[in-house]
Amino acid sequence: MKRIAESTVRRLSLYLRFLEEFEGRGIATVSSDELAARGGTTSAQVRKDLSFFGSFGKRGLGYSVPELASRLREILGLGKDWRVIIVGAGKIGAALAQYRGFRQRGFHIVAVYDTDPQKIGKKIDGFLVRDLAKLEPDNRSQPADIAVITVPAESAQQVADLTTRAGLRAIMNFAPVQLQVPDTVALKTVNMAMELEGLSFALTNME
Amino acid sequence: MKRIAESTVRRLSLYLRFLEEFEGRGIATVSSDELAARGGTTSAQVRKDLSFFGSFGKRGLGYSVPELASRLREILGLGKDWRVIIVGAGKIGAALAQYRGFRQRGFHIVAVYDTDPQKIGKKIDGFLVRDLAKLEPDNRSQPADIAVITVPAESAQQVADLTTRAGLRAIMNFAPVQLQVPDTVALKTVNMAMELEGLSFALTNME
DNA sequence: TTAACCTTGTGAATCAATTCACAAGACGTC
DNA sequence: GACGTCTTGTGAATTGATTCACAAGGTTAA
Repeated sequence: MKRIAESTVRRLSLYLRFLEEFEGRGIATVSSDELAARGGTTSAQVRKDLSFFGSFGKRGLGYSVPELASRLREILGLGKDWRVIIVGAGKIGAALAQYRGFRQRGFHIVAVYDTDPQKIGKKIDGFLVRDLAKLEPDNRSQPADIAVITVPAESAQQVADLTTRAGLRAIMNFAPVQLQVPDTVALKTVNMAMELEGLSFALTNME
Repeated sequence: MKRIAESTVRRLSLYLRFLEEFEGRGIATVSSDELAARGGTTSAQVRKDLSFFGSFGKRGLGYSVPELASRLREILGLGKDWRVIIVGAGKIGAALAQYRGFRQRGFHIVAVYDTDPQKIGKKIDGFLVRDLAKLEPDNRSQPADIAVITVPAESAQQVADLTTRAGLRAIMNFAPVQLQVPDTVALKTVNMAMELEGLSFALTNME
């Protein structure tokens, strides 16, 4: 398959959210124009994005809402039950552990890890905090797919190395560092500092 | 000034982080090549990014670390003390309220708001939770610049309208919705669901 | 002062993403 | 079943971002 741009995937995800809203409201069909208006893009963009994966619409009519939603779920791999671990039982880790958005989309948190002996053995939001040293054996018996890293910047690379070695194939990184991972591991970084500086730049350079 | 691409601003922010690390280690000069290697890009990209704002290097030698760092801080508008409010005193709001990265870069949290009577008047991480209804008058007397929105998806747009009306000029949105704001307001959205779906897509489409 | 060596800054070339524009279908109506 | 109206799917054109490639300047050492 042709390489798909990251921006395309983000938009598919956005379209899916709108479709689910329409589904809830019982709307049966939708045009690329309506989807575009909702997502702040153009109808041509919507059609081009979808065209990478097939043709799902009916000329003159638009797209069937439930059908397109189901196709997008399939494309995005949301049929499966992804197994997620959280490494770092601090405030952000705890906030994520109770975030409903995970489960809603088939992302199941199967364990929370930390290295702090004060935290290991305690429960946060119903999750027992486990010793990070146990990650590798744990993952051998009960393999997880995605690691969410919420440790301080200094230890994030070590943790990434560890989860990679343990066989996890994706990382969602909240530490403000650029992680190095082999290209067999999918990586997304959410860097608050960078976003804030983007706002700061915009504020300073707005007329 | 020519419009600067968002990707350029993100990279500047990244370069600054590396420069600060070098500054800490007492390294005096750095070449575009070294900066590029660190940031996973190319030296031409680094030089092009900087060239939008001036020429800061010395041919044959590279860039002075402290000088370039200071120029980048200026470009990104990090000299000023930005005033930040957090709207939504839930788990994510609380996690952000105590996040050290804010203050470190000159972002000062000046207030936390919520609408829940259970929360109003209580303290979280040393911040008194105030009634959102008071935002507009508050902001008239003590204007803030940036609103961090951590309320549920359903009320995020209302809150964005409110902060805009109250005169705040930037929004950092953690609610999983696409906000509509006038283009006098700078907006960044961090959408966990979208990032997760990006990983899910990558995992399903990796050979 | 000269020569050998670096590294910047930047037009030109390439590569990638978005938008345009229109033929091809599908539906509804008379 | 022919006509008018929609809206898709997609090559072609355009716009935007990245990479190439090299002249121009600066540094170091003899």
